[in-house]
Amino acid sequence: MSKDAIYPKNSVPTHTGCVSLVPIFNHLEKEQLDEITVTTQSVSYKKQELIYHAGDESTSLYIIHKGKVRIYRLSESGKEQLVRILNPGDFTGEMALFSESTHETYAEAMVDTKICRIDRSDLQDFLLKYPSISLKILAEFSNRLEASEKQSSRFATEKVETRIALFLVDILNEELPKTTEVTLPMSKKDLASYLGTTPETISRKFNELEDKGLIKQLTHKQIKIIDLDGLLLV
Amino acid sequence: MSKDAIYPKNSVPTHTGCVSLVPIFNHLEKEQLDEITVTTQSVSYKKQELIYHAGDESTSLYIIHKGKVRIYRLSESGKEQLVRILNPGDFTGEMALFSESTHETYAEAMVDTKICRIDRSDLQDFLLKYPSISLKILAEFSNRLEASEKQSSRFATEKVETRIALFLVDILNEELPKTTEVTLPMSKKDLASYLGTTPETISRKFNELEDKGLIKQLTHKQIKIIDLDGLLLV
DNA sequence: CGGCATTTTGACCTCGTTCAACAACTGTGG
DNA sequence: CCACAGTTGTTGAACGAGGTCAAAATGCCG
Repeated sequence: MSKDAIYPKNSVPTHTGCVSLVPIFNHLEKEQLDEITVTTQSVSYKKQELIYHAGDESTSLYIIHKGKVRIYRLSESGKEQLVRILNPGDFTGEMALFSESTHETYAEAMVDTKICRIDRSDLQDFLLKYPSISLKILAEFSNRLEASEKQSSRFATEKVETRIALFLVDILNEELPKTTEVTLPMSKKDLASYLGTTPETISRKFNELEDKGLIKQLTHKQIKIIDLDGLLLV
Repeated sequence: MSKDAIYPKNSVPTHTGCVSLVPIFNHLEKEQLDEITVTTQSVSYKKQELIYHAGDESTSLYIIHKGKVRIYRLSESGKEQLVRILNPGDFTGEMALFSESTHETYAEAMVDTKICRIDRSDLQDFLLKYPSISLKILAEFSNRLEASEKQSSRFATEKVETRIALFLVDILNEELPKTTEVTLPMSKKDLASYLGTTPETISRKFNELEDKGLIKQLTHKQIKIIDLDGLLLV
């Protein structure tokens, strides 16, 4: 008996797929992992497809299995702001999962993407059954909240050039092994949106940073950091 | 035998004090509440005293029992940003509690304040013992994250006048019963810091909103909202 | 009342946006 | 593989929002 007979196509169980990928689950025993795995569904999205959008009721936790997802919001005045980009192992959908509300953000596949979905009620069962998962999620939330407040604080107090410099330093620090070159994880258009400015200003400020001898633009996406300390003082 | 003989002064158990105040605990049975209550300690802070500051290792969850607490951060360039103001029933300290790190914010008593402290390890025990508490905290985190990202998005996309208008609308919506007058919950100096601008600009923009007939400044702290829809379109 | 912090006002100037034109890049079909 | 179209990135010039600095006004508390 094939599994395709039991589960609808395009929505088969993922076996060890993404569940074992995620930090929030990867401390569990194999047995528990399997238990969770069977409740997940794998869904595929084509480039540009929306996984959910503002106003949707949230019913699932989405774990990225393969691909890339843009999370963005529309502000009161209708401007788009890029909130973050999800890579394999990252998850989203949590907002409305734990409080009773609807999504306020949009999640869009940047490339063809595979996602594992865990249903809200299944997840809640697991949280009550294995409380250690909650602690993991709390840790993740805590980090994300920290990141969001830091970002907020930068918007409130730093000028654009500083925000760009700090952004470069941040992504440099995430590079392993340590290096002096970074690859911008998104287009400059998206970067502008992420940093709360315009593509024109991004372009000009990158030039200014280069003129000051702090960076070198190798290609559009490749930046060499020449003077790290200098960047921190911008 | 008096309790003062058992517990050090200024740090006595709070009995039903604040624990029952907080949304994250108030769904529990009286018995469980009491169990938590005996592990809490009550601490008092004088106006201007710091409850914790950036760099501190976090070891406790702090619940406001009485008073008012300012949470602020210093940005990379040393400017202060007001993150939020805590009132009785609110809690803080969670950041470093769930992930292994130090505080990045400062918590300062705005007036003489009483706080209940729950030790990190005690809290973790309760979370594992009563998983429903985790769900409550997850909901709270979720809301706070939502608020922080919304704020971030406003900084990124809205001009100062709009941010002020939206702020007024937000606090108007929190007023119960519904009214058309709001009391600013902080000084205009703090408001400037909260909204990422300067006191001068706050002062000028309030005048502009008044000139446009959208609000009326009754006193420094009392604002009458004349045209709610107009405010939303600013 | 006197002293101190907050708020306001004015003048100036800087930073970043906007608009428009152009250049470079990416992907698609012939 | 090239031509073309659509998108993304760059550059210039002008404008405008908001910051800064200085000083006066108001409010607050001992």
